[in-house]
Amino acid sequence: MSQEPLQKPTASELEILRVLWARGPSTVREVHEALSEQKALGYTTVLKLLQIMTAKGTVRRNEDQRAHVYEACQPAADTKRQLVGDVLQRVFEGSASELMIHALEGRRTSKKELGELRRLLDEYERRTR
Amino acid sequence: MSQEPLQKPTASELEILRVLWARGPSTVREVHEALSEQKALGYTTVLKLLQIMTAKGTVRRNEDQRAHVYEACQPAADTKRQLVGDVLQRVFEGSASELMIHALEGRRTSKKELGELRRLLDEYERRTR
DNA sequence: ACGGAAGTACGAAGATTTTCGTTGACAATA
DNA sequence: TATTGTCAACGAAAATCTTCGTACTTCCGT
Repeated sequence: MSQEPLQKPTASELEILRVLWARGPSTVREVHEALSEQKALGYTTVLKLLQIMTAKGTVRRNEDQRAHVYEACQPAADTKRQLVGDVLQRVFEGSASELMIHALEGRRTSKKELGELRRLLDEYERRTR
Repeated sequence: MSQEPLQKPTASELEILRVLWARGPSTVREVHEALSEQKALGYTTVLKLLQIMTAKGTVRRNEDQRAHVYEACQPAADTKRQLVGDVLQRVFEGSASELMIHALEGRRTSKKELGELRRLLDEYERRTR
């Protein structure tokens, strides 16, 4: 009874995943403190979320210590790919350039970032040739 | 009492918006038929959604005919920009290249699309110089 | 004028998400 | 060893989102 890898995290779950991605394995307290910097949120709220995510198989935890230590089950890159893929599909019907157009629009993109984007295309092309 | 433009459409609302974007102003029946091709969904479900979206200001409707005609309030591009911007922020902390990496990963991207992407970068760079 | 088809309005049930309060266990320390 | 903090477990309220059923109205053909 576990649908292994698939299942899009909800908005709140994503916030928590971001903390885990940034900090690595963390206790509830640590996650809570990290989130509190941006947003008021009860401790037990975070705890509950983490418990739910554990049940869903989004995170796993180590119970050796009294304060359990949580970490994401999937690599950040996998989840990110899933999330952007979802938008790509649902909003842009799979067109990466459509996605790109709207991602660049309405924001200032530095020369540095543009260069990086070009580099990515080169690399991708080289890799798939 | 109306928060004009901002407010992310929910998953179902997006499905409806996509139909309106593709078809232009449409009646409930037309939207329902379009959606039915992909997914079983009651007529009144679509009607209700459209009514809710009207209340939210996501769509507006023309009631001249007995069958009201709905259309999106915002240009498709604006909403798409908002949606991708949201992911960009929430998942990739604003980094377009991070977004791009994961968008390209895990999918085959045609030479044609890569060319298109390059063209976009050129154009963007030219336009903001 | 009548019966059915096509529409809208409305309320509300279900499902999912978000957020906590409360309780009880454990631990550190005065 | 009482007292005070730290934590996990649980249940459940509140907020959203999704999906329809039912009721009422209007229009059209016979």
